[in-house]
Amino acid sequence: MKELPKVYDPKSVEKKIYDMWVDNGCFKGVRDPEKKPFTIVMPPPNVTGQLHMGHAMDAALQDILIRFKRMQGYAALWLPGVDHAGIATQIKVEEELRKEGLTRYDLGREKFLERVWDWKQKYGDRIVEQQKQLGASCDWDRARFTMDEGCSKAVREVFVNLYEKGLIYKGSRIINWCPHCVTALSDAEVEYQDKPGHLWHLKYPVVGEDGRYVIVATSRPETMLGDSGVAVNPNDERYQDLIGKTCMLPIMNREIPIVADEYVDMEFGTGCVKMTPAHDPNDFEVGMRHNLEIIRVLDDNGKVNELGGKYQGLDRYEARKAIVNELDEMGLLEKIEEHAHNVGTCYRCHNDVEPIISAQWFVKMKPLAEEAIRVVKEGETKFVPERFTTTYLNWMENVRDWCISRQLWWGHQIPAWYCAECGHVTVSRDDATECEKCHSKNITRDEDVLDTWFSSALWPFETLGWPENTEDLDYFYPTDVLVTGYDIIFFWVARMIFSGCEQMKKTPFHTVLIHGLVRDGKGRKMSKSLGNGIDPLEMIDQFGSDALRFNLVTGNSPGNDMRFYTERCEAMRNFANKIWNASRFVMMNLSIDKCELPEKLEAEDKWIISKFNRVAQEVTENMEKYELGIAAQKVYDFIWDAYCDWYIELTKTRLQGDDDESKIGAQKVLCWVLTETLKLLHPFMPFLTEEIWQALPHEGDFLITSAWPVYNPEYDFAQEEAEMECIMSAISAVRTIRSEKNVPPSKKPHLYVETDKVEAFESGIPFLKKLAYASEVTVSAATPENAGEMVAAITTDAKLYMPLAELLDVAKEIERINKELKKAQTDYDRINGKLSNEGFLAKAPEQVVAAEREKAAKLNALIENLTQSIKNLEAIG
RNA sequence: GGACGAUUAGCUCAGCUGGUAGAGCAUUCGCUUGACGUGCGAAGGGUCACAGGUUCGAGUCCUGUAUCGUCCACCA
Repeated sequence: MKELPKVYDPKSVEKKIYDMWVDNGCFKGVRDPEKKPFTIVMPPPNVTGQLHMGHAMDAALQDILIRFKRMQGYAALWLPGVDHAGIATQIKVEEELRKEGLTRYDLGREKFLERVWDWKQKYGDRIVEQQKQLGASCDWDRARFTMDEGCSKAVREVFVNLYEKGLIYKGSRIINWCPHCVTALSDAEVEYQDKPGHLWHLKYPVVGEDGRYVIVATSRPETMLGDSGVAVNPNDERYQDLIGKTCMLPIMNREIPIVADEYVDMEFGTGCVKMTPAHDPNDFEVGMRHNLEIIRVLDDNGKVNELGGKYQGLDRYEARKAIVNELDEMGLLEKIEEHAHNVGTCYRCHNDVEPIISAQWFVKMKPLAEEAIRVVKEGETKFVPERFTTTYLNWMENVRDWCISRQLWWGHQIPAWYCAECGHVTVSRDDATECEKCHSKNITRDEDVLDTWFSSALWPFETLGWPENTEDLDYFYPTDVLVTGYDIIFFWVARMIFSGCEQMKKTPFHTVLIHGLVRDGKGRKMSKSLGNGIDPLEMIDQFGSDALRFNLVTGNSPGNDMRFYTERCEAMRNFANKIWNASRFVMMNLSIDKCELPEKLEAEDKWIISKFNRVAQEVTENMEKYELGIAAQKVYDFIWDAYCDWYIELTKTRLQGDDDESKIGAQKVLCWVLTETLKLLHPFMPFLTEEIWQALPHEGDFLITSAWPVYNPEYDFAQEEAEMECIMSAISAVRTIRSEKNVPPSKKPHLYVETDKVEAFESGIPFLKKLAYASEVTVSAATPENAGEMVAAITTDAKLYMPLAELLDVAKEIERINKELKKAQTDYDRINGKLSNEGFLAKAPEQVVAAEREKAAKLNALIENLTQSIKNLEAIG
């Protein structure tokens, strides 16, 4: 048998194993009419840099699911890819350029895009390399990029399609504008932060009433340059007489109307509101109702433009100071209040966002949202955990039109051409060469690109070949599970759902598995600026990919944030090593070349097999519920507690003994249980398990493609299991006593039991034999004479005398089993109650009723077993 | 303003459909010649945030309160 090193060394294994899988096409998603498909599309990481811990978790969860399904016999496809990440990438490349003293304008659009493509090449490859180190079993041949030819075609198709349906339009609206990135942002791309600020109360003289002013409050005084009105509430008695009058806008000396609108809150401030329709969404609405002039006074860089009079050219914050000063000098500054303000900031650069009127492209959301709401309400797409359904529905039900144009260069350029002759807008699937209305050649293409999420929204079907009608699309769509963090439910998940519903007429996935964020040890978000990020690759380097993966999926519940502790990684590395050494032990003792169960099973064999059988079922159930953490924990406990700490110990004397049948039997069971357990563990720790599996006798080529263990009723040995538990508690009792009496472990305590009881034991349960197996004690009968002295006396040569009852703690054991019995009985009664309930029988689906019947039968059997155990114990006690 | 989550051992967190509290790390004690010291055996440590309610029985279900956190909306 192969010699394995004493300590598991992930580095020498992982690369080798991964290449083996790739070389043998183990990750390939192959259309097979005999099999059911199982598809996961990977949330494409941004090309902006390298993967962080969040990506590692995301990838681990998906890989676990896909490996599980692959082993269950599905045609599993995990489709990877990378996102071009519009703003984010463009900013990165511009930063790079700045170091060379250049801006994108110096290069021009074409040259600049070449630079970005270079960047994409470099970082895209790096990301793939990192994912491979994590063990991601993606079908790399199908890897996609959101700006590759196919995706571009899909984007173009959807844009034109929606435009033709009237669901995409161009219009002037107040949008969120980032003066730093110099582009429009969608609502979702704005992050609000509470910042301390001020409320300036300004006095506008009322025209024709000398000495009378309206006092308006504002947090952005610089916008007053663009004011075109003042509004009061129509029910506000204080200002009834002002309605219809005008006031004089200071500095600009513009006469502006005072209008009445319900929008104004009488309670807040003075009850008078200055109206700047070009720079505030609410003012815009009011302005529309009252035909107020729209005067945009800030340019794209956040500076005052030519309509700002003498302040032209000043930055918005400089202008603010200057304007406040001037108003103060004019005696028109009533007061300044402290006021905490909720300021919108750009999610990329975190500069304050400026609401600005601008002509942009929008997706009309209401009609699209309807179906997206329906599929979730009717459960065609389910969120796990369920609570995110509310988050989703809330957003979707209140969704506003989606601003999709961005003033960037990196992205899908909008397929719209403007005619210089007739002004017609041509929107076309192919690049237009003439105006479709007047056929003029004098057309120019819209400079803007689409929001990066526009292409991400099509990800589940564009990656499968849409808009072509491919076989892949037919076979693998809709996909099954989408795994992602809650932070992009709005950005991405919601948009994929309505896009899938609209273009494919089918929701893109039946389950959305939401996970939390990975935070640092103090609960802070990992970020570059804080420098508290932990690099997954460093963890892999130190502890191995398997350990990192196991760490990331255990110890937290779905949808909740987790704190990352290096110590936990270490603990998982130790677990990997434990398995490694247990396997080493098994292999050292192996003289068989086929892994199968023996005919004759000892009590402990049945115990471990029966336990394994149940664990396999529990693991499967939890995997199917997406409770991956619980599933992993169960495998962990089984391996460490049951297999290593008990079963291996119990087989040691058999393996070294002379009884060949028993010896081979032990080998076979050790080997079989280990092999099957490796399967359960494989999705979580793919490298380690495959490496060991390859070294064990096996059928088939790879663990990764072996068959997932299924529950087998033949392996259900409830009776033996219960007996074995009894023996184990006795062994524990010996250990405790030995420890209390300070018996050196080199000495094997000699255990004397009362003569008449020895027989009872041997005939009842093979208790003594097992104790001897476990090398715990030597057992012999005591003479009736010294039986009385046996109470916990100990001699110098480490002979242990103890009464039987204490050893087994019969009373305690009976109590324990009684409790279990009681619980089983209650459960049994409850289920029986259900089963005699006519309503339940009539209404519940057949499978549920059958499942309940099965449960009842099992419980009944368990009750019988437990009753028998108690009888046995009572005979002894 | 609305919604959601958290509150359990010194720390980080599990705990499914209600049945005498669990893990990892940390602490203390005891164990080394054969799978593993990246190990083994033990021990200490918790009125499960608080107050009510349902129940034979509540960490678990219901109501309310407090503290922390997140998201959404937003009044100039």
